[in-house]
Amino acid sequence: MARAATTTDIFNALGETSRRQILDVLAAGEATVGAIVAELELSQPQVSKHLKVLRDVDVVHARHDGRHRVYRVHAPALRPLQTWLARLTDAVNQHYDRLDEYLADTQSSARAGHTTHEEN
Amino acid sequence: MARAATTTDIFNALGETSRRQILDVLAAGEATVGAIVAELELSQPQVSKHLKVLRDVDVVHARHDGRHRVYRVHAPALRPLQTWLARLTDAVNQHYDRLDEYLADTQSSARAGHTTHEEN
DNA sequence: TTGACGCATGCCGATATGGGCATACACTGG
DNA sequence: CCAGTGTATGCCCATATCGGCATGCGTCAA
Repeated sequence: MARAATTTDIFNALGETSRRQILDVLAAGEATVGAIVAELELSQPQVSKHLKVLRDVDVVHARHDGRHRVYRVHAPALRPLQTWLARLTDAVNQHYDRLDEYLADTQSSARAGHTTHEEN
Repeated sequence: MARAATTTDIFNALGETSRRQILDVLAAGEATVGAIVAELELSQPQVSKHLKVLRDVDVVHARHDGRHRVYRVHAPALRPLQTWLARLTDAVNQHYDRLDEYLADTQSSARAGHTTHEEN
């Protein structure tokens, strides 16, 4: 057991730049593998593989058109990601806002400057 | 040159489940490394390393408090992700909606059933 | 000063992953 | 049925990454 997560969930799938690029292309509309290959600087096998990953996490759907394969984004699959993000930012804003107020208070009344500077 | 992207951008950083878990913990408020270790089933070094990654992409900030280190989420860093997601879904919805109408039209008028079934 | 606590790091091994290349498959046109 | 185009796959290598373990460093208590 070394290395943990894999290309099994959307987060990971979108972790790879190439994959995001492919999605960017598909954002403009459906596209065949060939079209994607042409637009990006990727080899055909590479694109096919990345598309497979994207397909596995259901973020793109494929349709046959003769000997072509037309891919398109399946937006609903992105929902979990958006939800998670929203939840996180919301929680953070709420909690931290209150916390900041709290700190601002204690800072003026009780022992001051115990907590040191922020970094990074 | 094998393997490409790394733990250099937010997308990748959040690609790892452990890292997302840590953020989930931090969503509830600031926390020390020890607290995170206690709440998750991760070893201390592991948590520290993941925190470093998160720090490097600026998604968390750290503050010294005695011999403790208090971490907190830095929400603004998540913006790029949200923006990208929004852009993608928006684009998709617009383009594809029109495209679907188009298909619905041609389907009834011109040669029908040239494009085959959808899969996956 | 010494010892303990809290966290960060370095090192090592195992392994999944991305990329390249060649090839198998599917479908279409002759 | 055969050739050609468009994709998908398998195989191999190089490497970044994750996890475990031990240790280094800074801070606080006695």
